[in-house]
Amino acid sequence: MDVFEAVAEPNRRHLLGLLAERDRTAGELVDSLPTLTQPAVSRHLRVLREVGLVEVRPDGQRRIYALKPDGLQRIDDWITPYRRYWRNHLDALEQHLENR
Amino acid sequence: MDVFEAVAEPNRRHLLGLLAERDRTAGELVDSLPTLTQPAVSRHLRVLREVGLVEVRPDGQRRIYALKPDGLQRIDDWITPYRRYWRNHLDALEQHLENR
DNA sequence: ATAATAAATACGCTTGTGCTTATATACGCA
DNA sequence: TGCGTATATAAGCACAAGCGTATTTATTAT
Repeated sequence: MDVFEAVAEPNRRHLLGLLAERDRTAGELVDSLPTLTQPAVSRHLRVLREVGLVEVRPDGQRRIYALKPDGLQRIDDWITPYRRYWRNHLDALEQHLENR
Repeated sequence: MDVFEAVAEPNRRHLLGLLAERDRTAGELVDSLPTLTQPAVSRHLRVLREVGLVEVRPDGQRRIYALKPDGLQRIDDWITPYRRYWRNHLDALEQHLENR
């Protein structure tokens, strides 16, 4: 599984969002996704770990998860050349609106 | 299927890359992915069409595909808040390297 | 009209993903 | 020591994704 696939899953994006606010224990993350069971969340966290988007540190019997968003750079790098396309498109639209 | 899933597939990213260079007919795109059959490419193009990343216009019996990258903005918007995280992380790394 | 070409769809198959229930592992505490 | 809590893994299932072969639809050319 690569970063693109990891991030394609909505629950995993949600988890990343929560970790962007602050570090959280696995249990807190489980509570934050009430539609999923504990093992389901655990496996999503495993995926995020394996692609390097989060890291874990033990705290007694808890596991504290933290964001490690460097891996998103790969997506950002990929998207960069396209950015100018939709900017141009936007410009064209703006021009069209201005010129009428 | 949403934009994130559409873009998670490597062959589809490849197709977008080709269309970023210039518009192409379906046949040209098929030839550009020699590991896939014509129907396979056709289905990838359908997915890209359905999420709005490409558009088609007929030219006789050919179909000319063109990039319509606006939909990538959704990914870009999502990734934006994370960008500052890895920039901070980079800063921290640079500092660490400078300070030794 | 018929044949050839371009592209899309139908169908069936295999594999992978995400889920739940059940179980294992590890730690903390009485 | 033994029990509760926190998290991870195992096993099994349903469903969707991606693929190839075969077929259909549409257009062009003879």
